[in-house]
Amino acid sequence: MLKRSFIGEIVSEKESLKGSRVTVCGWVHRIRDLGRVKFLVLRDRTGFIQATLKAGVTPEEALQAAEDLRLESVVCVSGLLSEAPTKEGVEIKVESLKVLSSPVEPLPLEPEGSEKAALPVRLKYRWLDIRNPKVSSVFEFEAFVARVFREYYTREGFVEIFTPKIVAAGTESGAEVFPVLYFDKTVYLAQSPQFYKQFAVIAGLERVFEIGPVFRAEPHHTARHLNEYHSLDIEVGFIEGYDDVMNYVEGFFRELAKRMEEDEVARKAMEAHGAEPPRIPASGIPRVTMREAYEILRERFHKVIPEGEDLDGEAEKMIAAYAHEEYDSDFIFVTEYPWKVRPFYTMRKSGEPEWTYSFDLLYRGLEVVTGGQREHRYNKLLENLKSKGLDPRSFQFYLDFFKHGAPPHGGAGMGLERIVMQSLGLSNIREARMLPRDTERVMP
RNA sequence: GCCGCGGUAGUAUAGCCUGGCUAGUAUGCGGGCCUGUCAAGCCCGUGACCCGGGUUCAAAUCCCGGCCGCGGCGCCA
Repeated sequence: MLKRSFIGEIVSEKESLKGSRVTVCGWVHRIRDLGRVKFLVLRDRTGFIQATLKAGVTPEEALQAAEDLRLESVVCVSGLLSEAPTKEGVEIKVESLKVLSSPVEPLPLEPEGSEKAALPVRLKYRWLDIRNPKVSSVFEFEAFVARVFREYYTREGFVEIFTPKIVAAGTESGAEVFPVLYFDKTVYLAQSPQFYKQFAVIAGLERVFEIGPVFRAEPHHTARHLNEYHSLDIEVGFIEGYDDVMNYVEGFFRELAKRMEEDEVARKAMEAHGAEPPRIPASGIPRVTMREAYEILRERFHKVIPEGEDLDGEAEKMIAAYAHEEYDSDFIFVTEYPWKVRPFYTMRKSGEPEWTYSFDLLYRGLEVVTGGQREHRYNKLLENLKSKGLDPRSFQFYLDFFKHGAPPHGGAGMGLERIVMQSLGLSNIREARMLPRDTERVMP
């Protein structure tokens, strides 16, 4: 490794480092050339620092090297850290400057202010876009969310699992999957770890979680869908009801909100995006049943959704507004979805089989989590399949899991990119993905 | 899949409605001046109307088709 210090560390320890020799490596962010004196602003992942060169003071070799610099050249600079009237309060008086590489053509996109460019341009030249600290902070934040997820569920006694992404059958009826040529067979990219996280619970791991990619072959054209995204999945056995699952989901979001207040990386990202940690009332995230939601929509918003139908996007925003106004909450659970709109493995409500033990969680008006209790009784599962008009033979491998003792269980799937999007107030989910895959885009 | 909106230098935009352009501005890029800048400044230069057809004396501008992009619905996280 090159001997260098992160700029952020130098700046935060500037008092003790003043007068000593430091080396930093990074990109040339700005060049301010006044003729006999030149100021370079260098950037690495951790921050900015000014490097100063003066004719007659700086060694000739370094002055020569600086002649060829352009924006986004990659350099290493050594010199004395000195007090200066810069934003950081210090600058490096250059003693040596080494150019590691320079752009071979004009920049198609300037990192500074790249977020003002059109999204397709940003995605085409994503390596330049992400050099913009505001943009890279999105991915540092994403890593933070995944870390909190992993730490929270690990602490709650969940085991991290790694399920196959190459599968023989889709998970849910009607959902589109990508076919893949697997030797001489056609198989599919997993559109959910659903079956395998249940497998792990039934296999005796009891409480499991997974962070992994899922693939959806839906040709949607919206600002909140990707054809490849990351699912934060949990599945837990020996539950008494789907409330237990919601409690685990709520626990995670409480932890996330709390750590967004404390964590340095998260705070930096939120500051860059003008975002605030989500509000969760002390009494808990409000929970309304679907039938209560219909009533709220009718009475407060004069919007009628027929009994047994799903909420549309507008209705979700209205329910979110209700949660905000009534409970000062950025989240709300909608529960007991109609059987009609839920997949076959969902447990139907006892005595009211047209409704289910399931829920969605809305975060600032967008669905970010779906979950519920699963049907663990073999015979009921068969009935469910038939009720959906599905052929049990196509799901026999899955049904077999339930033949030899399956505890009552449930779980949830959360969209990582959507959580990032809603937390930072991004306007397009593609911004929450380093290299998004959508209906047209598979490069870079 | 259906529907709607949009394509002007590398990037971001003005002009389009109401046809008259030698297509303006900022930034980048190339060159020059400048010893304390911090979005440095100043001067010179460079570079664009998505493609095809139509209307017209005249099309960036109006019409039609194509291509590309965007996002609303549906579906979902």
